[in-house]
Amino acid sequence: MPELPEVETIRRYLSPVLRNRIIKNVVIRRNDAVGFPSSARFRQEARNARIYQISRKGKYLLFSLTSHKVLVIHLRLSGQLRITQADQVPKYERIRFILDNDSALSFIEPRVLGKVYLLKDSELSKIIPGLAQMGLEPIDHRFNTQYLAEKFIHRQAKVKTLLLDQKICAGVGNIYSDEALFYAGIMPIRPAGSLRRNEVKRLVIALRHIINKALRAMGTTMTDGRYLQPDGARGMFQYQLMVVGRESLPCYKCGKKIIRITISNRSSYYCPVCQH
DNA sequence: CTTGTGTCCTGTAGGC
DNA sequence: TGCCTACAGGACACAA
Repeated sequence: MPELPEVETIRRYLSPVLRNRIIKNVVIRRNDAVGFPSSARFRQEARNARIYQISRKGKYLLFSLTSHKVLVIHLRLSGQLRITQADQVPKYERIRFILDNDSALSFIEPRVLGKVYLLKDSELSKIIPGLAQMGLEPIDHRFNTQYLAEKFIHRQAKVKTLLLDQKICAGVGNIYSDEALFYAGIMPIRPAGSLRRNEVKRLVIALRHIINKALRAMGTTMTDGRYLQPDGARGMFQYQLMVVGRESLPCYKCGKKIIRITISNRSSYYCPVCQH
């Protein structure tokens, strides 16, 4: 699924395209793609609302509607958003927002893990607790050594696990955590609390650096093409990945083989020489 | 509170 | 071709 750079790229694409568009109708092809409220109420309440702003918090997209409600979309592992013309219905389309200009916003989600929600502001944190508890994003200027060191102190969990924790590093996922750890020269399995202050500092710089580079590259589209921009264009950061997806291939820095291990059921890639 | 594990759901790639 | 397994960018519930 998209991480911060992918979701932000999607937001930047959609923002001018959807601003002031009216949702004329909603076609719900899978009821379980609606997280809240019921699909019938979702459809009814989204109809005729105008989109006036699109923002992002971590990996959540937030569409502010004129009806004093927020349309929240989370793409999870395989969700996509596409702008489509009236006669185009993409495969795995779960929800279709028909707009007032003969185009549609298509929510595509093969695995049906990603969800859409329609909420009042006051309901946001209750229905989606992850939004309320969200930590700082690495591109936030308050995300500094002090912040991360405080989160890591006395923690035995692997540093990689804590990088994936949205309460700590909002927007970071499996790809950029590995890339940042490589850039910082830190082993993913290190207990987070064992990092010296200088290492935490390197990690803060690395996270910021990697995420900004990925943003400039419009995100990472792996060979499976699961992440695409709303017009179908691919991201470009896959060509700059240093460790992710490179098991047994030579490290670009030292030439030793990249290792893949499993950390909390997720693939993790690292260089056994460059990372300590 | 912390940590590790399993689960949600479906599709695809690769081995045999 | 068919069958089987492993894997997939996330988040959360649950048990210890």
